[in-house]
Amino acid sequence: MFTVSELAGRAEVTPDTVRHYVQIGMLNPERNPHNGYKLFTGTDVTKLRFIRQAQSLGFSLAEIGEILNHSKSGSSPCPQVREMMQRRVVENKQKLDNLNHLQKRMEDALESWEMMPNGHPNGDSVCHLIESVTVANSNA
Amino acid sequence: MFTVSELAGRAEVTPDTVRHYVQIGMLNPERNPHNGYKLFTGTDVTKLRFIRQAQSLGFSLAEIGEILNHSKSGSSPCPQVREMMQRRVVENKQKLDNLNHLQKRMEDALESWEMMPNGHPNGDSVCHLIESVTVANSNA
DNA sequence: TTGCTCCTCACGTCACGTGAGGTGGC
DNA sequence: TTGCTCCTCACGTCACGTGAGGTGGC
Repeated sequence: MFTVSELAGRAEVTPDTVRHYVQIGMLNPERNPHNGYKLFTGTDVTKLRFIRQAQSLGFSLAEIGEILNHSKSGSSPCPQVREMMQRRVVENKQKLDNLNHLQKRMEDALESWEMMPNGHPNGDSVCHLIESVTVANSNA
Repeated sequence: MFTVSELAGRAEVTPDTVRHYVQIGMLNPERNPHNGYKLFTGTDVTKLRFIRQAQSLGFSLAEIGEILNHSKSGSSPCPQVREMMQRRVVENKQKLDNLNHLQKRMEDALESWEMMPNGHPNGDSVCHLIESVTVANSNA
C-alpha cells in the first residue's frame, strides 16, 4: 500500500495531481482508519500511469474516465479507444490547420509592420498596426 | 450612444461578450441614469473591434488590456505590440511543434493498433493499446 | 398585456496549482 | 521539538456561456 506521495513518485506526477484525481473520482483509495491517510495499491499505480499515458495521447480526463469505467466491467475498452483516437486525430488536424493559419497571419503581420511607422492612438484608432491586419474569419 | 446589443452587433460579438468585457473593465460605458442601461460611444466600437482583431492574432485579453492602457496615455503602443507579436510567434511555433509531435504519435499509434487484437483489462493493464505507446517526454 | 431587451449575480468549463490552517509520523 | 508529510477546504486560471430572477421600453 502506498501513500499519496509514494504513488505520485511511482507515476512521476505531483502529490497534488494525485489528490485531484481522488477528488474527481478517477482514483478511489482506501483509508487508514487511524489517521485518514489515503492508501493506494499496485493497481492504482497501473491506473495512474495509464491515465498519464492516455493524456499524453491527447485524451481528456473525461474520455479517460469513460475508458476506465468501461474496463471496470471486464470488457475490452479497445474498440472504443480506437474510435476515440480516430476522432482525436481529426480534431487535432483541424487544430493544426487553425494554428498554422494563425502563424502565417502573425508572420505576415510582423513583416508588413517593418515598413510601417509607429502611430498615435485617437478615438478612431488604437494601434494601426493591428488594425491594418485583415480580419480573420475563424478564431484559433 | 449605443446599448449593449447595438454595440455587440456593430462588432459582431454576442451581448454577453460585451457584458463580460464591461465586468472585467475592458469597456467602461456610461449609464443611463433613468434605468441603469449601459451607454457606449463610437470610440467603444473602435475599441471593441480592436480587441477582437488583436484576439484573432492570438493576443490574450490581458495583453490587449496592457496595450489599451498604454494607448490611453496618448503614447504609441506600437513598439510594445511589435515585441509582443514577436514573442507570440515564437510561442506559437513551439505549440505547433508540440501538436505536430502529438499528431505523429497518434497516427503512429493508430497504425500499429491495426495489427493488434482487443485485450481485456486486469490489474496490470487497462488497455494494452494505449499502454503499448512509447511514453511521451512532454505533454501537448 | 405581450415580447424583446436590459440588469445583476453566480455557477460551469479544464486540469490542476497554490495557499490556509491544522494534524500524524519518526 | 523539529521537519516532513498528510488532511481538507477553497480560490485562481481563461474567456466567456448559460441560467435565475427581476425590470424597462414600445
